Amino acid sequence: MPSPLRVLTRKLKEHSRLNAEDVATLEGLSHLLRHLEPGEDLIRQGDNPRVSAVVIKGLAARYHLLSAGARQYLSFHMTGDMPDSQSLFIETMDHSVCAMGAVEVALIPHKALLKAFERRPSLGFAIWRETLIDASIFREAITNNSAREPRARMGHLFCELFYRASASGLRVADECQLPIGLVQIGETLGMSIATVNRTLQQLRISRTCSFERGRLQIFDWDGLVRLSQFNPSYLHQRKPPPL
Amino acid sequence: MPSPLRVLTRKLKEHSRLNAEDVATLEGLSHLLRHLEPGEDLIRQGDNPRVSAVVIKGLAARYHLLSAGARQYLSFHMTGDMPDSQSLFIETMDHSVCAMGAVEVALIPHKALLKAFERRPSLGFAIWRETLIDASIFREAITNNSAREPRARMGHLFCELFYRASASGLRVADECQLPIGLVQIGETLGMSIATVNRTLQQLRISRTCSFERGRLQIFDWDGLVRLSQFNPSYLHQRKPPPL
DNA sequence: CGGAATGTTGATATGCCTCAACTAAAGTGG
DNA sequence: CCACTTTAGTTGAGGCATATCAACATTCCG
Repeated sequence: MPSPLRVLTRKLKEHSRLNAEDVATLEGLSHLLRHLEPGEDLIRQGDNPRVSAVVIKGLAARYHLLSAGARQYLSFHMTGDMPDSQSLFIETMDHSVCAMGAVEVALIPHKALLKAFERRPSLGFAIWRETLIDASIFREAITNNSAREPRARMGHLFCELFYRASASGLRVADECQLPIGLVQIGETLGMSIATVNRTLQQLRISRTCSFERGRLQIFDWDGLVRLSQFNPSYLHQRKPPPL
Repeated sequence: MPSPLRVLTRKLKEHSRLNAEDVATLEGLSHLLRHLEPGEDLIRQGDNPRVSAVVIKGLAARYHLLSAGARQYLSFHMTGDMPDSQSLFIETMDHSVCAMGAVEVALIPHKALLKAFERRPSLGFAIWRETLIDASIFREAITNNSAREPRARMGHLFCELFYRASASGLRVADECQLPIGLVQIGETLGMSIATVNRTLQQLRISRTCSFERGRLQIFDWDGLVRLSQFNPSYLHQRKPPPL
């Protein structure tokens, strides 16, 4: 019976080299499985968690709370991602993490992780690298939301999610599931729902991709990449997934 | 004769506890001093550096290159910051780092840093924490540029820079030096120069702060904080600087 | 089947970008 | 040190794009 943490091994191997001992240590980590309902919070801004989560299944998201209950979504996390690895070294959460659809996570006590780093420093470095790639994704989001027009901005988001889903084996042919709505897309890209809707239509008309009822479908990857100025190098994968 | 790396010790102590041995190891790191002219690049997108820099003096910035030579500035870095610590674990730079004004940096070989982490894991954790705070600042920039209107957006940038300058002892009374121009502010906040100029005037008229010829002056900190929805908790300082 | 949530569409207004002309400041060389 | 050049900042006019609002359609869920 393989550990559910195997997904983390796979994820870390996207950018880091792990030897057999690293893998054994990683997958031997004590953990607790937890199920989250759609919309449920895993952690909230202000919390001081003693565990870190690995997404086993489903889509999680980080977000800032704005006045009036609005949100700014910051990033999305799929199988193998650690949406709150930062809590290992930063006591207080400066943002929240929620489940977009139904989500399964494995909760690993910080103590166990830190002890593992002691035994296998290379494991710590791999997770450090993972957090650095997170940061790289945040930087790209700054540029995306600040410097690109709506169509390219949305296209870029779709490129990133499709690319990452592919790398994580979550793509089926030319589509992947993204259990999010127009409101969430708007709160990710900083646009109104109306504009999200109209931009979605532009993308569909341009025959590059379509997003409907939580299903992202890519018709013309190269065209979408071009139109979005998507350059996957910021994801720092050792080898790109087949697309 | 104290090591120029003392500024890094001070910086890390803002969020981490270092004992005498940590400090000794840190300040004993081999390094090279380098001077940068205004506008000069320290590293470029695509580089594979073997050293990481500590800002000793001046203001550095990270940026993405956009088509047509335009830039998206991602963050600013002052005394004690490590604007490219990520290169320790990520081979290829996904963004560039440049000097805004004249800048002095200390370049530390990655090898030396990694060896230091081996001897004093707590040092590695402190720098890891530093990179996590970087990420937190990036997240805040996403929210700032995506969800706040121009006046609050600019106010927030000024709050952050003033707060961080204060923490680093770079503030003189109610002002600090920021060797940047309107173009750069626009390329940071995602607004046109015209809007930058007019927003600057709004802030001046509201008697909260003024920015002229590289000099940021704060008239009404509490007012500026309110108007910008600035909450410094994302900077994760152990104790806030006096303001 | 009914109600709530989500998505769609059109009309309107405003706020930002663009462009262009101008002013002020800073840097340079005689 | 002053005249000149270059760069940076300022202001106004105009148009376009996106936010806002409101009405409506569709899908989801109990």
